[in-house]
Parts: sequence; C-alpha cells; structure tokens
Amino acid sequence: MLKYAILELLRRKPLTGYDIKKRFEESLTFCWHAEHSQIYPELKKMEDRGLVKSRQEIQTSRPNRRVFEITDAGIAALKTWLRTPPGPLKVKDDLVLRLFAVDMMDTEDAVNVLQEAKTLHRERLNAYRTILDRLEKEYGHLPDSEHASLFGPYLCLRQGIDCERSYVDWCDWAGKEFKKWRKSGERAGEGERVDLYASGA
Amino acid sequence: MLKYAILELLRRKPLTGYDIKKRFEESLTFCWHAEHSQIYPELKKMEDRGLVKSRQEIQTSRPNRRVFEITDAGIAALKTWLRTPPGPLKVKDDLVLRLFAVDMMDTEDAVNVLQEAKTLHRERLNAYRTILDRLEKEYGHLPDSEHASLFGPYLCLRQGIDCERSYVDWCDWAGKEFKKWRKSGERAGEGERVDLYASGA
DNA sequence: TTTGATTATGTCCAAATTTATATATATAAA
DNA sequence: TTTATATATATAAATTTGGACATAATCAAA
Repeated sequence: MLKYAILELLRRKPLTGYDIKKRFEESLTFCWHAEHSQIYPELKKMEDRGLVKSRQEIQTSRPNRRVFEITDAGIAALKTWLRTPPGPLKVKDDLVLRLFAVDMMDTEDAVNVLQEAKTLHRERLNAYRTILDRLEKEYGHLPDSEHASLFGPYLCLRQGIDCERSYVDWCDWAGKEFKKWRKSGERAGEGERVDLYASGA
Repeated sequence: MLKYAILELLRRKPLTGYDIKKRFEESLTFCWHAEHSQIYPELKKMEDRGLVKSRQEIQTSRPNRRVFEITDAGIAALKTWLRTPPGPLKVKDDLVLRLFAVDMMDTEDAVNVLQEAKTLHRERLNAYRTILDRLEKEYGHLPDSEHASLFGPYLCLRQGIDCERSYVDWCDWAGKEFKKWRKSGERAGEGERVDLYASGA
C-alpha cells in the first residue's frame, strides 16, 4: 500500500523521498507511517514500473535531490486502487498495550508514560489544526473551494483531529483515574488472576 | 512486540494460539493486530526461550489444542518491557488514506466505503462496550474492584470506546459532507493541483 | 569559539516482522 | 451443500525496521 500513499502525495506535487517522509510524519501519522529506508527503495521500484519519473537536481550546499513526479500510469494505478475495497485498519499502539498491564507498573512509570503520550498527541493535534487553518485561510471554506483535491484532506484532517483530541482527553482521564486508584491503596500484582472473558473460551 | 502482547494475555489465563488470535480480534483491535500464521511461530520461539510453556490437550472431536501458559521468566520479561519507553504509535488506515483522494472517486464508491467503515467501527464499539459492561457486572465498579489486573483493561477499553465512537461519528459527518459537496456540483479531478503545504518545502 | 544537535539529502544491508496461501480434520449451523 | 468454528502446521514472499555510512550547512549552547 505504501505505493499508493506515495502516489497520493505525488499527485499534488513532485517531491523527494525526504519530503515524502516528512509529510507522512507531519500530516499523515493518523493514517500512515513509513521509514525513509522503505520509502527510497519503493520509489525506485515505482519508477521501474513507470508509476513515477524522476530528475536529479544538482545542489551545492546540500546533497543532490532526486525529485519524483507522478506519471499518467501512476494516476491510473491510483484510480484503480481507489476502486478496490479497503482492507482492515491495523494499529500497533505500544502505549495502550503497556497500560493493559498497568497494575504491574511503577506508579511513576505509568504516570510518565501517560504524560509523554499526552504531549505527543497534543502536538499532533496542533499540527493538524494548523494545517487545516492554513488551508482555510488560503483557499477559503474548504467544502466550497474550487480546489477539488483539497476536499479529501479536509475530511481526513478532521478525522485526525477528532482522533487525536479524543486520545489527549483519554490520557488526562486515565492519568487521573490511575492516580486515584493508586492512592486508594491497590498494590501491584494484588488479587487473583482474572480473565476478561466470561465463559471458559 | 507481538511477544509482549501475547504475554499480557497469557498472564491472565493459559490460552491456545487460536484463543490468542480471537482475543486480539475481539478486544484488542484498537491497539494490536496479528495473524495466526504469525502467532503460532511466535509462541514456539517464546517457548524455546522459556517465556511460556505448553501442554497438549488431546481432543477427539477437534484437532488437539496446545495450551500455553506464562512462566516466571515470562512475567519477568513482561515487567522489564513495561519499563522501557514506548515507541511511536503506528497506524495503517487504508480507508482514510483512500479518502485523501476522494475527489478522484466515484460518488457511489466513496459513499459505500464510508458506510462499510461505519458498520465495522460501530461493531467494534459495541464489542468493547459489551466487554466493559460485563466486567462491571461481574466484578463491580472496576476502579474499586479487588481485581487489580482488571484496572488496565478498564483504562484501555475506554480508549478503544472513545476512539471508535469518534470514528463512527466521523464516518457520519464525512458521508454527509461528501454528499453535499458532490451535489453542489464539484466534479472529479477539477481544479488545479494544489499542495497542502505553504512554502515550497 | 568549539562542540554538538538538527536539517537536508540520500545509499545500503541484515534482520525481523508480517502477510498470504495452502493444507489438514471434524463438528455444527444455516 | 456450503459456510463457519475450532485447531492447528508449513512455507514462500513481501514488508518493515533498524542501523550504519556519507556529506555539509546551519543553529544553539557552553
């Protein structure tokens, strides 16, 4: 799928691998993620298959950049993909997974982890809001804009914003709830092992 | 990390690979995902390293089950991991990624995709709510429960619930917004290509 | 003013993870 | 009769991660 994520970016503007990586980080973290060591080879493969084409830009101060541009074949491939049914959403959330076993954690560790998560997600939230605000300022109220290609980002950024806000709120709530719980005297590892599921299954 | 996700489940109760897969699907989709073709080999590796141990249960009607149980070494490994800082959250959301290019999609396709997404996420939402409700019925108000190991799930399920509810709402909103937009006459592919970012970068 | 961190570009490779598929068997439910 | 559930094994292919290696400017701190 990485291929299509890249095509969606290139459709808007020619970019280098470096740019693509940054955009994933800055504005698409709520729906995609890739390391640069994956992006560069992928671009190469895509070029071999004619989905993108590239040109070197010679620079003196910085390493030369290779700028990739989408081709007609790339646009066609993107359109085809858009018609295939989406697969399941996959999440790997290290933090929430840890908190599942919060009763085994030191109070300090748990509080820190929640605090850091809150910071991270608030930053993302702000980043998305900033982008959306700027778009609205530059192009007017988005659903009415003449720039059809901005409508998708308008929808998606809102998903990111909603999602991040709910995450931030949850961090707050969970932190408070946890502190109360610890104060009220529960100790790590106490109680029998209990399963989450009713019947033997 | 899969290893730790598994340990978190086994800590509560011995399970087969099949059980583990089901639990991921039923109650942890908002923070973890793995196929059974990944789970079984992982369990084997974990057994080699002494993190879990297993026994065969002979069955006549069904294939024999191999039930895995966490060892002391497994618990120790889990505790150690809990003290390491969480890495970044990674999401691959096929659907949202598609919608980024919603201006290239047929109206019908887009509406369908949003509709299906809504159904899926509402199902998950209900599943999480059901689990939480049952836990509260069985063990009382969770933060006050004597079962310390339920406090983590209490926090995490709420994260899942918040997150899914926000997703469901967004599907509704996005669907309406999209229909309005299409009615108001914007046509696919219209307008110049516009970049999401201000400065050349 | 030297030192270190960050940004801007990438390449390359090994290792680990993950997916996709095929193969089994047997019951029960639709 | 097909599909779903329960229970796995096996293997190839693809994806993804993590880290090392480059280079050079700029920016901030000591």
